[in-house]
Amino acid sequence: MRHWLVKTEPDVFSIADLRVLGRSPWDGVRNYQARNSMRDDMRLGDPVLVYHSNAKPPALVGLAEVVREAYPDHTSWDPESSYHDPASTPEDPRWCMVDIGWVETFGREVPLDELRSHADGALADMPLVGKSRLSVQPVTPEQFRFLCDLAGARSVTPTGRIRRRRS
DNA sequence: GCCAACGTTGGC
DNA sequence: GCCAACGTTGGC
Repeated sequence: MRHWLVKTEPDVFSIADLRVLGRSPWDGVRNYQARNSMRDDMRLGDPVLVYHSNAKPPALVGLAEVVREAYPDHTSWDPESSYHDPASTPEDPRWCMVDIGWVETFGREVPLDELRSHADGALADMPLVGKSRLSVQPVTPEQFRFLCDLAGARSVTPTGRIRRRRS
């Protein structure tokens, strides 16, 4: 199991939108490193931290999980889509996506300022939110634990897994 | 394979 | 809206 962080612009798609939908394809990723992470390393059930970029303030806002592993991103060959890439076709898709399921919206957002205040400590090696433009990035188990503690996450076990509730 | 030009991201 | 940092493209 790996841990992840994804960025999204709340004006386009927010944690609140994900909560309403329950789950959603994570489409529109057009960065090779991010694509490779999704395609090669993201697995069902992996916990995913959700970060709002281009927000006031930019912040870590919630937790999700991978509910479907990588498959072709059909928006890439859709001429109507703003994510259209002429180099991608249904026969030879260039981009992929995973589906993400909502788990929790943090009671307390953790603003970028606060994340940065740990840049010399617990978050030292994080491809720092803000410094990196990676829209899908891996997070170490230690960083994940630390970030969940900062946010007061309620849906995570001590070993960094998603806590399932009985229904 | 280098690197300049260009486009995009994302904080401010 | 600005602009710095970064990724991608394409000529050579």
